[in-house]
Formats: sequence, C-alpha cells, structure tokens
Amino acid sequence: MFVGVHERQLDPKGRLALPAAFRPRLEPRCYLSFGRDKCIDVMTAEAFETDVAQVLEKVRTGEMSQEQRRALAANTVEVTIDAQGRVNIDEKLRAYAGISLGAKVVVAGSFDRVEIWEPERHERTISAGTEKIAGAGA
Amino acid sequence: MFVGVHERQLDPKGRLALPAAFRPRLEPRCYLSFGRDKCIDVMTAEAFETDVAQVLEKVRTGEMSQEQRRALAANTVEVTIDAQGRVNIDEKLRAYAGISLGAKVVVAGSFDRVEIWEPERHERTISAGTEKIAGAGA
DNA sequence: GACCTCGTGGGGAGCAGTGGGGGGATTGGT
DNA sequence: ACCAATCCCCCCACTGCTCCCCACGAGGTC
Repeated sequence: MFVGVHERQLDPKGRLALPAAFRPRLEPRCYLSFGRDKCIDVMTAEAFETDVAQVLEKVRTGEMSQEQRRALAANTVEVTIDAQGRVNIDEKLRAYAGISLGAKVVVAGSFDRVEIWEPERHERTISAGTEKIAGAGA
Repeated sequence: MFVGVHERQLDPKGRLALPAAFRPRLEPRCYLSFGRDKCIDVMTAEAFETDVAQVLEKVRTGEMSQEQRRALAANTVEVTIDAQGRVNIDEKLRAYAGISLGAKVVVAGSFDRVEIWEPERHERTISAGTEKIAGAGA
C-alpha cells in the first residue's frame, strides 16, 4: 500500500527522487502515465500490466476504441530507477502535470499507485477531499 | 510492453532507426504491415505468427474471405534489422502511411506492437483518444 | 557525538541517431 | 556470352545526448 505525502524537488535534469519507502515495490522499473486530474501516475510493472490486459480486452469487445488504446500507450513511459532511486520525468509528462524543471512537486501514495502532483493543485484536491471525509464523519 | 512515443526521421534511403528500447523484442527480424487508420504496424515475429494463425482460422470458418487473406499477405513485409537498429520502409508502406523519404515520422508503442505514423495524423488520433480517456476515466 | 541513510548536484563516458561510402549481386544491353 | 551500369545492402564514421557514476550535505538514529 502506497500512502503518505512527500515533498520533493525536480533537479535541473528532470529527475525525481522517489521516496525511499516506495522504492522496493517500484524497482527496478515502473511505468509513468497521464493520471486523472492532471497528475502523473506511477505504477508498478505488475499493476500496469494487469491494467493493460483489461484495456486490450475492452478494445476487443468494442467497449473501448482503438484511439483510446493508442492514447493510453502514447501517454505512458517505461522508466528505470537509477542507483540513487530517481526516475526521469519526461517533458510531455511534466507539461501535462504543470511541473517545470527544478520545481517543487508532491509525491503522494494512492494505495495501489503513486501520484506526482504540482503542489498547489494537490493542496486543492486534498483539502476538497478532506472536507468530504470530515463532513461524512470519518 | 511497447509504450511511449518517439520522433524519428526517415533517411534519404528510406531507412528508419527503431527506438533502442524496442529493438530487443523486434530483433533480428520483424514484420511490417498495413495498420488501421493509415499507420504502419511493426510486429514481432511471434505476434505476427499468432495473428496469422487467427486469420487462417477465420478463413476456415468462413468469417474471413480468401481475398482478405491474400491482401494481408500481400501487404506485409518481413524485414531484418541492421547493425544500427534500422529497418527499410518499403515504398508501398510509405505511400500507405503518407510518409516520404527524409520526412519526420512518429514511432509509437501500442502494447503488443509498434506503429509508425505520419506525425500530424498521429497527433490528431492521440488527442482524440486522450480526450475520451480524460472524460471517461482510464 | 558519530555514523549511516537519504536527498541533491554535477561531470564524464558510452551509446543512440544520423549520414555517407564501398562492395557485391543482379539486370539489361551490346 | 561478356561487359557495364545500377540498385541495394552492409559496413564505417561522427556528433550530440542520455544515462551512469561519483561526490557532497543535511538530517535522523543509535
């Protein structure tokens, strides 16, 4: 289970140091993809492959289009984790999430995956979600 | 899993350098074929052979015609990958995909295969698919 | 207080992408 | 049948970049 929030800084080369607690499950390679609400999804190889299997099945049954399949593949990158526990964040992914080189980012656990956020956007999402939880009596 | 998008340039001789990440699974030879929506499919030998087996089965059951079978065979080329990781793109395939000598092309992973696109056409397809994903959720 | 781990930064080497040239085989003409 | 020209394929060379490795500092723990 990936939980917790970690603040990090993209270095000038676009590398991001993953929280040490997350690394064992993501090494030696993992997948980065467009996530919902303009964040970057970080998925383990296993989780991503089961996801893909489901997508291919949906395409086969006509539930999903070829375009969607292609978009998903095009918006995904396979990355390896270096000896310092870092991954390269692609320019396209950075643009999608609104993150620039050298900027601060939030790395947040989301149970089955990890998400990378532009800090302000993450703050708004979390505060909105927290209100709902508190209001419902959790 | 073939994922990600890579921009490349056809050299004046019609050769295309495959992304290094894709090569291990495509070497030493692979198959090029007419893909859906005017792209070129690049398939591993294994994937192509299972595809062909399915086609032959469909022809046997009458689900597919002899003409379709012949067309598939006629529109497919077996290519070898040279020492620099390049393949020759046939004139017929180039014409089908709208790619000319020396032009920029997009090489995109599509999970079980690789696709070669004329850049503008690819852009349109992906943006359409990305909208659907964002709207419907991945 | 010291050691170890984690986050951060930078430099160098290996490689990927691109271009060009040479040799061999095939084809056509004499 | 022999010669020549052309096309194709394979090999070689270069340049920019990416990846990998080394190095440092800060914070936490024992």
